[in-house]
Amino acid sequence: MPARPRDGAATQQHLLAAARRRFAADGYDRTTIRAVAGDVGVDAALVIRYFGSKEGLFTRAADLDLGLPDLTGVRAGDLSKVLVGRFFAVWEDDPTFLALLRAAATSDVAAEAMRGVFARQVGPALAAVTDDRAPERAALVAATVLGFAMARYVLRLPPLVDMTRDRAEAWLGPTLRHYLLD
Amino acid sequence: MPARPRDGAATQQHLLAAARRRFAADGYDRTTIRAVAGDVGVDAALVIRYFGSKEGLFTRAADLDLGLPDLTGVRAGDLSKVLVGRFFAVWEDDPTFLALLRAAATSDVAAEAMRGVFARQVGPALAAVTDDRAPERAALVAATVLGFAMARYVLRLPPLVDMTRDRAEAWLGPTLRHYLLD
DNA sequence: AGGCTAGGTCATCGATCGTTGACACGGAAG
DNA sequence: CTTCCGTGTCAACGATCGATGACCTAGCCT
Repeated sequence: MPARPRDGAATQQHLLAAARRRFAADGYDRTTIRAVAGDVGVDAALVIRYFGSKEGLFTRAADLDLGLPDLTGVRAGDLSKVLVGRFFAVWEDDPTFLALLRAAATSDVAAEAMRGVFARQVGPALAAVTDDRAPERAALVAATVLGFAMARYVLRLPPLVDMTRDRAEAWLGPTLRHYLLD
Repeated sequence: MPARPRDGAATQQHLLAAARRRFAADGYDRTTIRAVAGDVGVDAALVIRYFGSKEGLFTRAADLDLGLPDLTGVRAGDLSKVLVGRFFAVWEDDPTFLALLRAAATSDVAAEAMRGVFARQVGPALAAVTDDRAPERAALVAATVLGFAMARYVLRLPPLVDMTRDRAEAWLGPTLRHYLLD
């Protein structure tokens, strides 16, 4: 065996990546520390050593960044294109958000983490393009995005699983504009 | 103690009601057969006797009816009122659907049950008011409803938790009409 | 009255999981 | 070469849970 070098920092990153995949695929409860450790080829006790507990591992693994750009000055017609583009980047290229969503369904700490993302990232970013009633508008946008993600990636409703990005943007665009601007 | 009469059928109904509450509040994994049995004041072994297994209990408890009316002939302007009305009836007066949603996030059998509800109830009901692309339109409506429920009852985003039914209908109405008719 | 059936209990098994503490190893510093 | 600390392993504990099978009991039928 290649006897992977003993690099603690790298091992922690591998553990976090494996944890994100497991939490995304199986949810919080069904994800076991032993399985995450096994994916990396390491003992479960090491995970506890590095992250303190299963909840600590989840908290670190679920720390995410939506990467929302500054929306000031973006034309109304381009808003949905930008938002839907971010949507697919966040949901299809990285298992973190799916992990958070699955966990939030049953875990209160995960739900709180979600509220934090909403309060610190979605709310402020959208407040730049909509003056009054910004929190309500942002929450409706969040509900739209969460519903689409839930139906497409978790429930896997066939019509949404098969939908292309362009078509999704064509459908969601007017809805998002309605919530943000009407 | 009053020594509750020995009525098997009634006990099963009490167990199903308790199971729906537990599954809705705690999700599938965190709900224990012992807790459900305890809520009814009965031994856990009896639950297995009646429902075979935890999964059997869930399947019976998650058997639900949206009660969607026949929508043929409903005027376009009244569509959202009817749909949003059913939404609150289903989500706030009965824990069944919330239980199913929470469970569907991590359990595949629950997700399959959700797809069944969509295919047998939502799809056909909405097909009555929209001719072409009916499955796609119905799926978008389902995503809208699921997102709103997820954000309001599971994530508890404050702006949506505080929203009145009338205001919800005012926001969701145009979106639902867009998905169904545009 | 007596027995039979359905309703319900009890003790327990086997498996899994998070977590812990003691121990082993490997490599850079002195 | 030895020391030492960070890296990783190992065995095990304590708790929980789903499920099983033997057993008890209340109440109706004859």
